[in-house]
Amino acid sequence: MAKTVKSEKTTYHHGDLRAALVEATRQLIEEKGIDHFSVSDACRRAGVSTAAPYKHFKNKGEMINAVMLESMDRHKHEMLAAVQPYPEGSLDRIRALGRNYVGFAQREPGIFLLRFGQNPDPHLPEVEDLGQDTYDIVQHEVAKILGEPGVTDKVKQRSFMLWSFVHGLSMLTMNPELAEKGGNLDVEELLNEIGWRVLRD
Amino acid sequence: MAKTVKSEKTTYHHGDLRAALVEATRQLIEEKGIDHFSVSDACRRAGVSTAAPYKHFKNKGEMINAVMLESMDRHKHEMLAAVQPYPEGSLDRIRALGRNYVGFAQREPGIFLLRFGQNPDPHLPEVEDLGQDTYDIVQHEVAKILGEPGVTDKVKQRSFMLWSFVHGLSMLTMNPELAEKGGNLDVEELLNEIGWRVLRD
DNA sequence: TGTCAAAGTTAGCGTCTCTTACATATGTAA
DNA sequence: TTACATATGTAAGAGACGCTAACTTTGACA
Repeated sequence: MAKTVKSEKTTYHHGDLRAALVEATRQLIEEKGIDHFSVSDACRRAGVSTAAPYKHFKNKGEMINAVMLESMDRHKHEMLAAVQPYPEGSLDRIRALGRNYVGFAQREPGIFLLRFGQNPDPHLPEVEDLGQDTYDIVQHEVAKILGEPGVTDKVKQRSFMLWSFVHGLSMLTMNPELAEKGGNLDVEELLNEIGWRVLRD
Repeated sequence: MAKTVKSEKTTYHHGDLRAALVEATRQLIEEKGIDHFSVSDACRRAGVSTAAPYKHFKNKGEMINAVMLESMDRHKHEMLAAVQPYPEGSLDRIRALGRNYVGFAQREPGIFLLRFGQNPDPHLPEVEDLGQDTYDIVQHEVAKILGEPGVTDKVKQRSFMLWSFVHGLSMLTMNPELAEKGGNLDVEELLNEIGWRVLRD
């Protein structure tokens, strides 16, 4: 997570400036929020001139898109790994997914809001695909638990209920002022409660 | 909601420029999002020079704060009114609150995200107070339904579960790309389902 | 070794931003 | 009517930003 942005050896050619810029951009989005992110800032952090990025990205938007793709792909694989340790068809797997979702939001609120916040223009197709992949994981687990033969209407409904809850929980716990209103409730306990309540008949 | 921003008579003194600027700011935040809002835009919309706002607001931030206050106050009173028609202690009142919450997010996504999105600096005390007032309404209703003698730990937990769910549902349905994954589920039906599932023993 | 494309830099254009100092118009109250 | 406080306009400062053109350094390969 704390990747190097500026290489020690100060050679003319950076080596992998593209990756360094993506990482710098990601860090800055986390630190200042997307609305205060500037290309110049990313350049300063990566230790290159303000013109350098344009050898790797068409414009500012493409830098941000690159960060979003990298981050969502990482999240997808995190979710797959989170489920792994628990037996198929168990509620533990659902809980693990919820725990990871909330954890991701807390670790990377900037990216989380970038993905789900207000954006005038629609996302890249690749972003939507990654989002769908990730949601498929949830729907698959829900179907297993409910004993449904695939993504039926019932599975869709329960999955969306779970997503809504976990998403809201993420947003609220991201903001200390708001989380406080929950009265220091344990996230783990809330996930436990919601799991069986939503998935029971 | 579609308030006049520029008065027809073009007198030197506007009459109520402050209110006009607040409304222009609110509209622009809805249209372009907070990160693309500029004082100049608000001035253009209100039909005054770019220096005019500084007789009414200390700076840009105070304009935005004014909008937030106005909007949250309105939301609080909407919530109070939403509950009114239904008998005390009934689940209908909870559902009405949820319906209004989601509705507000859909009608005014810009303000909704401004309130709940990523902001480096904490909100005004007045904003927090209004938020608390609104949440108190929910906790009060939950206590009534559960037959608890006030805001007990149980009331806190269930209220926060409801809030999380409704908040997540708001965020997801605000974004057409994401709402689609719910498979055109009826919000009303989701609120019904969640209500009893969360509040039952 | 010589050539060339790739990956940097320097310099700057054009635009937008927030904000202020100062001039001007207007309404009000004596 | 006159004086004055209030509300607005004009003009401009000071700075950030995105992006481009043109130049320079570097590494790889014939």
